[in-house]
Amino acid sequence: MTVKKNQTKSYHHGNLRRVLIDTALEIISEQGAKDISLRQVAQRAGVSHTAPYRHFKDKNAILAAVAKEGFDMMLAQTEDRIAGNKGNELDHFAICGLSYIDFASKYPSHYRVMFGTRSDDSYFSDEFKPESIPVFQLLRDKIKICQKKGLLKAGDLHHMAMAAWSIVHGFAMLRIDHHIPDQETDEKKLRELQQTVVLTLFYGLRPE
Amino acid sequence: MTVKKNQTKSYHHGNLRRVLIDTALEIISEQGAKDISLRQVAQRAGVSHTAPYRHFKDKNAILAAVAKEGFDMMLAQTEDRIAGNKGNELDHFAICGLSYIDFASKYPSHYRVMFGTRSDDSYFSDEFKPESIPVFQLLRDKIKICQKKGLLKAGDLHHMAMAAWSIVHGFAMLRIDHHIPDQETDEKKLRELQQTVVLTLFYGLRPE
DNA sequence: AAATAATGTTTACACTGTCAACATTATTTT
DNA sequence: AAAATAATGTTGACAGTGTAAACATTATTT
Repeated sequence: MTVKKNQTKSYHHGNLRRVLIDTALEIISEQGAKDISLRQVAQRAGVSHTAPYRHFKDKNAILAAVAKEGFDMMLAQTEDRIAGNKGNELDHFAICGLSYIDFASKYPSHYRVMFGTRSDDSYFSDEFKPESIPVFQLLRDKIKICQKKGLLKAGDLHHMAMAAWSIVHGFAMLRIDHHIPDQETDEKKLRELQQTVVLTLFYGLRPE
Repeated sequence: MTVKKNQTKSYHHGNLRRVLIDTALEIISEQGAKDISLRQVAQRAGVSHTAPYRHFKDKNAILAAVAKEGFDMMLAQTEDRIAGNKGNELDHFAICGLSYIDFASKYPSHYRVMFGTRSDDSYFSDEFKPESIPVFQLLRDKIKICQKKGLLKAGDLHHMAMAAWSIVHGFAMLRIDHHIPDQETDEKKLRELQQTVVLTLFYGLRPE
């Protein structure tokens, strides 16, 4: 249980694990998550092509690490925004949705690894089931509170949460995968569109 | 402009193009679209590993062909269901959404290729922009008609269509990528959940 | 029947993920 | 302190990938 001297330049390479994750993200941002190559990551990190295997079991393990980091970032961002808002619980519910889409738009590389199609579920299944994703729990909590206060209609909590998740996830995916029609793709129109989408969800969940 | 003798056993191999698409789909169903290999497709089709290049420019071109077929199937299914329904235009709008999710659930391989993340947009961009996807046009048409008849609220057509698309696409994606919480994954609960999701959309778009 | 186009194969190359064997350096044990 | 051990990094190998070039065969057109 000794304390590490410092994080930046100790040991062989330094903190290669950290560098590899960052490099992976860098490459994913440039050319997409789909065909990222471990060897390319290693090369850009200035290390031999098998060095990553000392820190990750295989390629999927690196992607899982990227995903985990993404979940942490997403939760932090959402909590920050809620903390910095004076509105009521319904506003906070809205922030969950908007923040979710914003995160996906801002960090599409992370997001795709987090929620995209996985070549092998086994590395993700334990830790990354929706039930255990903090930001999804937060969403459910907000819905529950709003229901109690009569700000949202009654109804099966899980189903309502899935409806909410579906719409923000769907929009986020369409956005980062460039499936939004051309007329809507400038930044200002996109924000209007995002508003409409989230509002539709709202109207769909409000009390009768 | 001669007529081909028959489709099943003419020429060198027969209709290799068709066989390759089917084989690709078969493999995608088995092991996912992500890491399908051209050589594997060729081998299973009983042909050398470069034979596909006489019918498709490259790997993406095969996937694009799969996607195109998927769009056709999806449109046909949706139109069939609408034709076989006696309800009003609002019902038909609902059918669009339900049919969409059903298609994705039934043919996840097609669906992922159609709307998943693409390694190279260039093969898809022309033909497969949302503006030109028939089933998306159908959805917009239904919304427009319902608006005219006062069955849906007024508002920007494109935005409302994107909201509708987001929720069905989001749910479909979460479903086929196994992001639905465990308690909901038996077939009966899934259908209930699907109902809730689509109903939420409905309530969100109904008149004030 | 000869010429040509369409279709399929062989060979080759640069890449990929991952394993095994080896090398080096940090840490622990003596 | 030196020796032993664990952690980390490298080299080399292997099977598998996409795809281009050269060649072979067969159907179609002339």
